[in-house]
Amino acid sequence: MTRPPTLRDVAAASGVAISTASRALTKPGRVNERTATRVREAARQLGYAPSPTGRALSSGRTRMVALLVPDVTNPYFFGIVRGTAARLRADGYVHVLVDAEESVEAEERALRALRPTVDGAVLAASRLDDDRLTAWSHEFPMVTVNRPVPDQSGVLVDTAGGTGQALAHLASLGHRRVAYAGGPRASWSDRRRRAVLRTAAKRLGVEVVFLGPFVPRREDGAAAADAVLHADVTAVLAFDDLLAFGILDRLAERGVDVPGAMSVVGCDDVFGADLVRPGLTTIAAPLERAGHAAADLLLARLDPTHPGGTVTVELPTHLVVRGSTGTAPLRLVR
Amino acid sequence: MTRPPTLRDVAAASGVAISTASRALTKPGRVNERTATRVREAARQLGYAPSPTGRALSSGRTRMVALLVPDVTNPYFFGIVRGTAARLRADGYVHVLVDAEESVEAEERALRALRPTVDGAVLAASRLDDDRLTAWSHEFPMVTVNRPVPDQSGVLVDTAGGTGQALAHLASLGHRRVAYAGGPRASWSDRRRRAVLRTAAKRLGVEVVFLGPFVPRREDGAAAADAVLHADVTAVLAFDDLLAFGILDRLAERGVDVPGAMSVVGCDDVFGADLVRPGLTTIAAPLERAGHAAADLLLARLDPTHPGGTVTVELPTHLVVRGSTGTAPLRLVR
DNA sequence: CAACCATCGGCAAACGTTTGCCCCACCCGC
DNA sequence: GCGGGTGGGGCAAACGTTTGCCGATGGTTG
Repeated sequence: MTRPPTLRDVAAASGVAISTASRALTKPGRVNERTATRVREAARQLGYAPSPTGRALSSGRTRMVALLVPDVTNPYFFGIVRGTAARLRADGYVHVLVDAEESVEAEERALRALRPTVDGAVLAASRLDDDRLTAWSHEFPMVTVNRPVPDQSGVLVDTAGGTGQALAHLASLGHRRVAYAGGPRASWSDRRRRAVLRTAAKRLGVEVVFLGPFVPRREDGAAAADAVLHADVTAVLAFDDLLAFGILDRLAERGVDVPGAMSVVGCDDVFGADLVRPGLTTIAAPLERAGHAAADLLLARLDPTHPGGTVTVELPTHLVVRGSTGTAPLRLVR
Repeated sequence: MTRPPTLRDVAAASGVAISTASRALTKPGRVNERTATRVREAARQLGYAPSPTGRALSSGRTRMVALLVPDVTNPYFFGIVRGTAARLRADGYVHVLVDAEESVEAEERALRALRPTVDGAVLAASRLDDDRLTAWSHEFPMVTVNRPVPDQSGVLVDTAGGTGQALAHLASLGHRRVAYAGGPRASWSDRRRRAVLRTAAKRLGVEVVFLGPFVPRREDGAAAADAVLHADVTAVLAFDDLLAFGILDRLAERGVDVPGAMSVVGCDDVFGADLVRPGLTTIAAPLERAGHAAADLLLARLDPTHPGGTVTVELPTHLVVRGSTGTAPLRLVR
């Protein structure tokens, strides 16, 4: 492990000043082409690679971007991770992944620690409240996913639209009374879906029973399932797939046939949705594209030559029908 | 977004030289306690935070560690990600996650790019061949998971031992002829498991049929399942859970009852192993602990006060029995 | 009282890069 | 022959921190 060559070594080897060597490598046209070639050749021979640290100190930019997620083990974020990673790598940025552990404190701690280290951040499903989020958004460039922030670019996944589509699907199968097992009150998606469901229900002539809030974890599916069974419905829309998994578990435990006696719809189409039996009908969210788009917006914002202005990208969803939804059971009506 | 305060500001505010301010904040006891307090107070008031970049340039250490995985969306790595992240955060290190996309080139590119940026790396399931891996291990501090490298610390998960346990489990259920749907030839774990299976088979009086290699992906489970059915066995040990998922898919497709006609055992107990129906009996690998241990070894190595020397940590596995294994079907024997 | 030492603060170099500014040489047009 | 322009190169400062070295002060010991 010998000391890696620096610009000084390259300059010495090619008989020019450090500044010339720097320009030869980074400012095409600024130095004589013959000199530049000589410098490049020396750099190649020495195996020179510019020090990111030196660059960062001088330029104030680290070419690193953070992705904050509340829980790396939640499959919901896999696509996002992959999407941002791909986009960032394409531009030679380093990808810093941070697990905020579902905690506001940990999230703020991470932001504080990262602010001087990274050029910007993608916040996926931040747990911060609006005020703090807005405050942080003034501190350094960030892009949010599924969380609109005033005067900030962001990516939204239109799961609300998908929810309408899912309700239509259930209506077409003859369901007349459907439960929505909702997510956290703080969730922006949840609020939008409730609104969409209300109007769609009216239009489709379907009755929607709102349940929850439930924590979107598999363990909490049991409570949700019990509430659903108590609500006298024939189908349930779950806030997300994790909750749907838990609901399926509990329904099986209680001997309720899916989809014979109860149809179940999830949301996101995460890893595992096609592993359960029956396969989970769900609203597929283009999460990899969302991550990609978020990184895209952030990089645009970091580019000083870029016009600026805030953009909100909204991505469509679509319904994936698997085995967990079926025709509504016949009910005896007087 | 105003310029963050620097050490110079703190020094000015407390009426001392920059060097004194630096020492007051980082070298307890080096400066007079009264002065130190004054400096700390000024730092607090100004909201001073040391610049990681400045530190890195001066010290040559960035306090960042990379975790390289071949595929972030493979649930096998979730535990590892989580384990390393937790351990690194505890020491205030920044966690850089890199997806090598299952490609040797991408992995080397990442290593090259990261070498000057991070203090060390954890390589989980590297796709590099032995020579290149050894070469890289001389370039900068690294710790491998499930991949022994000469003269380097590493973490090994004893899935081979678990495989023996699984075979015993199957033997106790009356299986006499069992298939092993193997993984890539390059896999160290695979080689070890084959060896263990050979001796365990003899001891248990069970015949083991070796199949493969298969790529450990769900899609490749179909080919594995077909080979298994053709091998006239009553149970199969899959290289990992992903392959096992694929095998279950295909068996269901071909109408083979699990575990009635065929028992299936996976490996790793990844997310999803308890989602499939029947639940997958599998060899649970303590992946979060593995990540934790790997980060631990790396941090020890990065600590200059540490004695040094290479350590290999081997973590035990255990069998988790779910629904996919059952008593061997009765066979007609003349 | 001298010699020594411990304590504590400051100066300045070092880490590697970028970039504003200046200078020199050369060329062109008049 | 001279002024102005331009292409190409170097000097040095700047980014923020750490740290080796030195010096001043004051106290202890012989």
